Amino acid sequence: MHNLIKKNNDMVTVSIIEDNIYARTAWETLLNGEEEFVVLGSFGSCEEAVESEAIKKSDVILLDIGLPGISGIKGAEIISGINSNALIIMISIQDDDKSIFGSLQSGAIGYLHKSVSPEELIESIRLAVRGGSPMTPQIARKVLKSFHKFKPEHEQDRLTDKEITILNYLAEGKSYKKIAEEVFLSVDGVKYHIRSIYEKLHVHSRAEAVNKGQKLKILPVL
Amino acid sequence: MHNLIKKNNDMVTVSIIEDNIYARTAWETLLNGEEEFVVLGSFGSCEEAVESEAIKKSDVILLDIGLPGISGIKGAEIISGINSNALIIMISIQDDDKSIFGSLQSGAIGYLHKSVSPEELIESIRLAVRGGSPMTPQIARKVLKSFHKFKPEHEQDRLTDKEITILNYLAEGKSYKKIAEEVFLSVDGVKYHIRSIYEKLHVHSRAEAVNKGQKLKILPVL
DNA sequence: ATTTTTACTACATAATCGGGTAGTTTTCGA
DNA sequence: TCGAAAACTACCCGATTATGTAGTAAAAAT
Repeated sequence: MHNLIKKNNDMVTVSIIEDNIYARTAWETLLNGEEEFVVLGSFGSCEEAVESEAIKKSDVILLDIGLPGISGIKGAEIISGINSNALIIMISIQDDDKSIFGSLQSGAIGYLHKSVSPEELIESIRLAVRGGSPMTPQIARKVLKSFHKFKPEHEQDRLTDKEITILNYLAEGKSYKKIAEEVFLSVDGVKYHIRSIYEKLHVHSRAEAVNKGQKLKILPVL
Repeated sequence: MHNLIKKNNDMVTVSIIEDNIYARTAWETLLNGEEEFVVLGSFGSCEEAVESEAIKKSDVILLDIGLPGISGIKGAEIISGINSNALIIMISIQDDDKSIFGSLQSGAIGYLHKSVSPEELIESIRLAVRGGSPMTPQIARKVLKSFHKFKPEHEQDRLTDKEITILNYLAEGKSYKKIAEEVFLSVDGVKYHIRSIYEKLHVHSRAEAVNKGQKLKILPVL
């Protein structure tokens, strides 16, 4: 459909997936108006988009979250499966945690609010191409905050160094006996500490302890 | 030491912790030159800083990572314990994962490279105060990428929906029996799926499965 | 100096797990 | 429609786990 438009090799190819046709065509016109961008494809749904050649060849994909049928979040996952080099930028009216973190998990490298101005949109795409991650400041803050360690509610629930060590062995699936060898304690000595871990984390099994340990960022998740 | 400088209430108070005295005084001079900022304290180490009143009263804290004694990462943790409202911005020459994610876990809300220009530094502090998270584009990308789901190495290792459901129950520490009740299967039916989960994740216990499930972002960590 | 707490060791036991084997039903592609 | 693979169910069993109880030695608090 847009085969008439010529592209030379240092241009940035873009696809747009957005069900609102006004927004879609507005962006298309905007980007095609810039020398450095070519809009390869413009789609009203993920279903259409994934069938196309355009998304395989796009450097950047602007993706709405609130789409009929396959959601933008699911769509991002499919698209990054098809074209893992594509830089997916979500454009959403929502900014709840589920939308944001769901998108990011699905492979998006940027997250903008739909109210983004034309200049900001263009600058965001440029930023993405240069290796950055366009986000609104508020979303950036949310993302960074999600890394912050939780403080234990009660100070007595803070794990000791030895407990943290043992919790790590638990996460590796080691038995009492194996852990005892690692930390030079008797099997019952290890049990003693594990009981204490369970109390502090308010759990009753290894699996739960590991789960909570990761959620509280006591255990490494990365 | 800086008590001569007057502060009115809509000014942004800043403390600087940086062992290089040239960098430190340069920033101090820079910020004091701006009407909106007051540098309350300027320290060569975290040890000095945590003793001071300044960090308790600072809106923004510029914190070097490579400090002698208490590292910037540990320092960030202590400082956010003392003043949880402080906006901690790390300023580092390193940009390895450990420095970046360590800082973020310890409570930093921004991460800049030491080569930051004066204008960028000022703009970054403004951004932080406005609720954003100053980062270089490359760091932002690293951060966002850390959210991305891992694709299983082999397609046959992808967990089915039922397996994911059951893995979630495992993370909650439920027994075969409890899970069986939840998913309307026999105990051995649940076992069947758990065996399959173990094979796909290459583990041999619940704790390991949960750990891997979180690392692969199959299980929610947030 | 004395008490208390913390860190361990020891033993016991019911419950639960992980894994092997095997049979049946359901699903689904050929 | 046939046959194979996937989804269950069932039974077995040694190993491991969670938890209770109890004792000891060292460290910390009084």
